Amino acid sequence: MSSVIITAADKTLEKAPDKVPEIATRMRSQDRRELILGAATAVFGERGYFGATTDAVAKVAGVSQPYVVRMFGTKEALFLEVLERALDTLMKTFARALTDTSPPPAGLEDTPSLRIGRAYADLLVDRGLLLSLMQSFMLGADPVIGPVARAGFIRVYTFLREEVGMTPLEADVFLAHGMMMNTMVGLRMADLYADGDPCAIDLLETALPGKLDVLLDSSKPA
Amino acid sequence: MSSVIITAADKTLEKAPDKVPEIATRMRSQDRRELILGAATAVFGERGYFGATTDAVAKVAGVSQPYVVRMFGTKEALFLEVLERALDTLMKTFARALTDTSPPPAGLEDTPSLRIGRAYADLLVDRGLLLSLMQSFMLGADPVIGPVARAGFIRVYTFLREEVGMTPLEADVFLAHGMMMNTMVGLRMADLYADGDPCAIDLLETALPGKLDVLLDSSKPA
DNA sequence: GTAAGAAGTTATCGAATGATTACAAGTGCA
DNA sequence: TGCACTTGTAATCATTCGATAACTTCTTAC
Repeated sequence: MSSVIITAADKTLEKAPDKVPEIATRMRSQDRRELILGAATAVFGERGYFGATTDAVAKVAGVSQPYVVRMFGTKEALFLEVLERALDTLMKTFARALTDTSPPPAGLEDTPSLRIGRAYADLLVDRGLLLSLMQSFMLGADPVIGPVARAGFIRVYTFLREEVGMTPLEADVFLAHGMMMNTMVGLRMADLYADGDPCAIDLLETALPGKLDVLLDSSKPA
Repeated sequence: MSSVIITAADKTLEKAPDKVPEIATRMRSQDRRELILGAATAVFGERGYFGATTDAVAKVAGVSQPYVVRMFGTKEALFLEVLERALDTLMKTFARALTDTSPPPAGLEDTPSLRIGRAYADLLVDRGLLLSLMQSFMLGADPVIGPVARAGFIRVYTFLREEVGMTPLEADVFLAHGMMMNTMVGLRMADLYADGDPCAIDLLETALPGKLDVLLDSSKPA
């Protein structure tokens, strides 16, 4: 069954008639768009911009390849939209962590920097999100993606400086640890952790304190 | 003139007869190999594994595309050799910095960690070297490149722990700042620095203290 | 109910790219 | 000098991939 549409014949296979037809219904293009963007985030994060194919995105999203291209125009436009969405999510997560009035996890300090740091680590649950951004950071030489990637990084830095109130050095240290986390995820270092590699264990436990469970969980389904 | 060999006709165009024929001579394959590996390091660093083409490598090296492929077998084998070479250079640079008995630059402290840190920053002069490694770190999901990339990272970590004597936390901080530097280079953040962007200036001056001149120089010819 | 539009697909094209083959030209040694 | 070996290229092939076109099917407003 290559089609996303459940035909009448399929319906009889699935269930008795007159049963939850919403799976047989077409999606609104807006919903399908979100679905494809999610799939694209995962694929771009895993293989990078050039390594990702529109066909792989389509397969993950469960649609045909031409549909992906037609909806976004070009692969490049799709990637740019993925980046924009990822950055928006990142910034929203940071902003929420700053203004969140709930108490910090038991026994942990509660400074703005620490709240933001925990928020960043929370984004690891969506593996593709941070990795897609990181992949764009490696394409600074690209005439189209490069400027967007730089602007995105600057946007995060500016937030840390002006909204969180970090000094340049504090922001540098924060971002450096973020890049380190991204690298650990990009390397699939959790694979070696699962194998019991002592170096990998040291690395991950130091680089991702308290967030290892999240990373290990998200590495399983891959 | 697409050929690397200066033909008789070219020679007459270039110079009077009987003039420095060594530019017209063939290279030993070993030398040509080094030339291609250098070109490949630059191209892979700039575009990543999938974005790089054997043809681009060939053009930079000044040879034909089939020659590149035949000499290394496959693009993948070429990339793996680039990674191995880059890591060897990295480790050799670290080892030399550790055992080097020359005094540190005027007014700077001289601890093993600081020496290694300066050595890492020195590697920025070859922009492709660190970027090729970084590109591999983003391909941890690749069945062939992934394990090699993880092993390479572990090798650096082990060196820091066992040879330099760093604690896990010290190694983590060191590597985090290394990833930050790599990111700044990958983003071509120096372009914004040259434009006078105040954020870029802050970022680079904090992330690459004292090494900005190197980065700005190496960004010009690109 | 039916016509218009939205949602999606199949088929296919052209360009790019890694790889292969066959061939040409320089180099060195007897 | 000539002959084997090395160094290198031009031509070309098979795939892959992004993109386009044309068509089908569902939905919905009247």
